[in-house]
Amino acid sequence: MKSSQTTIKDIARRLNLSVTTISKALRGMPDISAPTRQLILDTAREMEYEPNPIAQSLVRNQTHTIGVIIPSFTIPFYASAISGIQQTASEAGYNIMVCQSNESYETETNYTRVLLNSRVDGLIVSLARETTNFDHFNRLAERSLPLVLFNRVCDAVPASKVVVDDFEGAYQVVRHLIEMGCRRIAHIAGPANLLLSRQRLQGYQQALQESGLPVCEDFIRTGDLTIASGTRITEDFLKLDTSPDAIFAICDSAAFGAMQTLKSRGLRIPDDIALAGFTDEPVAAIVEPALTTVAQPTFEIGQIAAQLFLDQVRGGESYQPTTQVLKTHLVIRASSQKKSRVS
Amino acid sequence: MKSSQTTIKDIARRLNLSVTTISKALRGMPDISAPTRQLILDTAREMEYEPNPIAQSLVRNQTHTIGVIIPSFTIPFYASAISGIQQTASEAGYNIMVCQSNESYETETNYTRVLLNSRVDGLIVSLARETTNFDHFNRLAERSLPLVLFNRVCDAVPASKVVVDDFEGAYQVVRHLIEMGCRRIAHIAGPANLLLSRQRLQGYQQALQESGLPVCEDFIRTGDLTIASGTRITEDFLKLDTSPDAIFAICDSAAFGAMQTLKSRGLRIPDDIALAGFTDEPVAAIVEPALTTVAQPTFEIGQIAAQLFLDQVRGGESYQPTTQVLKTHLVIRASSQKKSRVS
DNA sequence: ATGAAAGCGCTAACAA
DNA sequence: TTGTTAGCGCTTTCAT
Repeated sequence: MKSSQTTIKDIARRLNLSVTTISKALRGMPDISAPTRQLILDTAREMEYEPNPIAQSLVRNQTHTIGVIIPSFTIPFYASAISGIQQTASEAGYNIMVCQSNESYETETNYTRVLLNSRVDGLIVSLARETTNFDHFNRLAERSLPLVLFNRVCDAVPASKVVVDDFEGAYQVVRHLIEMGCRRIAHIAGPANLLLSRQRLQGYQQALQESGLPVCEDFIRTGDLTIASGTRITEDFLKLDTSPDAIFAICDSAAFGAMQTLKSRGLRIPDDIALAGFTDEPVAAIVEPALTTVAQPTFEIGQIAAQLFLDQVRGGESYQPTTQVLKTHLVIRASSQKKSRVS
Repeated sequence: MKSSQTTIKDIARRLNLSVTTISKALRGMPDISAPTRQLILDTAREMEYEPNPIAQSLVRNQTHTIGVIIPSFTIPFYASAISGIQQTASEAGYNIMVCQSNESYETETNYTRVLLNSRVDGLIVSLARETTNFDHFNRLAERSLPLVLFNRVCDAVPASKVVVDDFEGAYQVVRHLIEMGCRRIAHIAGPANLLLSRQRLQGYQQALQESGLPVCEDFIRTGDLTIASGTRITEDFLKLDTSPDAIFAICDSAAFGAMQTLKSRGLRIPDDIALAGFTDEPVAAIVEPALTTVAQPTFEIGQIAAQLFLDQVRGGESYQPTTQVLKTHLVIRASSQKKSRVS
């Protein structure tokens, strides 16, 4: 005996009214008399009626569900960003369905398909590291489905975007390293297909140039944002004839990798070599020495991404994609504060 | 001009067949002739037909969606567990909808309602820290909806459960501390409503008793699993007349808090005071000194939780809840290896 | 082997 | 103000 949920029909039968009347009353349409409406509302509550969103989805052709694709749940940045997305979405009556691409292009396209088949109302996405083809997203635009990119975005897709000012963030932290007396600053870069990699690289270069420091190719190596790439590239740096006196890593993970290598070589941070990252993951404050880094408003990035999504839903065809650029702020910790300079 | 998706009806019209025939052929029912079936399959592919799961849900009364409620996305344990859940669910054709309770009872009940209203096929849950009333979950059983609890479980709910052997894990790590020469081992405990808190506490007590060490009430303080509670409780420990020579924290977060306090007091870890946690978060290997801890198979826990869910779906009414207890393993790092004892 | 008809729970034109 | 009818896309008896 399956105790199925109360439906609009049950209420209609009980009250000897038509389902239409019930439906209208429940949704507060104006053409139902006050007493009838009250009666229906009371009865619905008494019978513990809950509308079936599946049926509503079928007729309205929208699910109130947002598909979200992120590279990985285990990157703290995304954990926080999802929280922000969910909060804003939830307040607007939307559910989210989150999938992780595991940095794989194939998995990303696959989940794009799965989510669309599940009839989500649109997508909020942060690109996989290896994604360089964007056809699967362009197809969204063709169907005029909302799409918002955040953090890992690219130029090739016409969609609303949420990013931080990567250029400025990188510029500031490298300026800081220079002010601390560093003159040979190396950079662990990220995959060139990601806009943020290029912009952080440019901020780094700009800061060097403005201070009259040379931009040396040997001091720039491209990694894949992982701890492992941080350790590997740092080893390379240390093999150079003149090794760097500071390293600016594209992200905190790479910086942690660098930190491991430096420590294992017996180098003192920051006295022998200073270190800085990007994002300000919670761990950055805990490692030793605590990591100087560029803080991003991770939760807020998620909230804004969701908000842009909702705007797009409401704007309909006339909606014009926008790009929101948020500010970062420099967090100076022990890994960059050379004792020799402390006055 | 809305370019709506191809439907079964479109195929029927094109082929001059009934929708019934299309539906049957598409689902591989046996009563369709081979040539017709092939024709339908080919046409469907050509027209890029994708079944509408909303319509299927409506008629089948199941959504192939699992609701997941976790305390927080930003706890690394859950990030990894979700990955496991998603992988297994995904392979079985299920989507997941993940919500975070933020450790709040109210948010947890709220999302339970939201997910049920969204007609998920059941729930996979890890309890909020403050949850002590379980009516919202018992209601699931009444509707005979599948429910799986993991990690943060309780006795009061009749459901399948996935946990690790918390008693044994705690027992082993405390034994290890004793072997390292510690004699005054304190414990930062967790909320008593969580089974895992009680079991880790018991493992701790058992290890002490077996070694003939006293179980001292002053050395046991209950926190809330946070870094902050770790710092606070450690400060309390240090105020005691005889302060501990080791601290076993209920989780890594609490251990990190303890580490901060100890360092700020100038105490050397492990020589002045040894430290151990539970879970083996990625950070545990990075902090200094690296944290001795009890590793949990986080990803696998998620996989098994999803598997139990699927079993329950397939088992139907006759399904009997089971509890899977996974093994932990001790990870010994610098925070517990007293130099004085290294031979 | 194929199809007609009813129905899942709801909304929306259009009547009455 | 209330009700009738049709339909969203699909599955499922039950005929033919």
